[in-house]
Amino acid sequence: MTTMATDTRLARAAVLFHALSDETRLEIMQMLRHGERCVCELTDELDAAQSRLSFHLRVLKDAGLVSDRKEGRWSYYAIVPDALAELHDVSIGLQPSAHRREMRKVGRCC
Amino acid sequence: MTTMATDTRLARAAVLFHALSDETRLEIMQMLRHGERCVCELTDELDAAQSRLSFHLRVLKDAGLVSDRKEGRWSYYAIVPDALAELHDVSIGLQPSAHRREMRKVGRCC
DNA sequence: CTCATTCATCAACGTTTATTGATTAATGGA
DNA sequence: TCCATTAATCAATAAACGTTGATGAATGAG
Repeated sequence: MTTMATDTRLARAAVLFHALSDETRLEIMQMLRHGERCVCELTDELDAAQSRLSFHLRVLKDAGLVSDRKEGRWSYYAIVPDALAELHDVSIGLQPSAHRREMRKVGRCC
Repeated sequence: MTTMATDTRLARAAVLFHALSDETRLEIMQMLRHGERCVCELTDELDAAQSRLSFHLRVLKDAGLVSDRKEGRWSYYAIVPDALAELHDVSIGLQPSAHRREMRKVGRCC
């Protein structure tokens, strides 16, 4: 486990979650699960305007969730496995603390 | 595993991710990891305006990530464990397909 | 009853995000 | 060279989001 300031971790988590907080982007991720795809394939299958796809792909790329690769006229996008591992870690980090003593219901608060 | 239409699953995933896409809300979740807290405790520790906290708590609650409980003048919020399990499932659902034959690089696209 | 406390809700505002259509650059076929 | 294809970027617009300060309801102490 890498040590990191809490606010930095939270900021990173927020970026990851934000990138995945849109249905179009989740559809893109679903398509990429089966391997890399070029933009035109995504545009066709998702029946979305090209500039719209381009926008969402950029959000995913900026978050580090996908990578792109140019080949001739085509751009191929693929999932970055490490980013999904990061997402997994971040989700685990939300789990309630295992320490029983911390799970008490505080009787008084304010 | 429960069967569910893909777009319904994606919509639900988007709601969960969206609720967690804000640093303030992630801070709230961190505080709740150690057990339920009343709003005033959150307000104090996060040094945030009360209406601001109330807004974010509502987003988390609407997403089903936290529950609230009234006791006298106080409202106590707590993590909903099932929602975290759901989040975990959703994250797993983003993992690249394990089928090797699907991971081929498609030679032609458009 | 009166008053302070706790918290949700509202209106107003500025910011961010998503969509559309147009433009631009790069590539490669005819 | 000329033209079609692919995809990024831009400008304009509309919608969603987050913050602030004010208001109001519920609760309980004095």
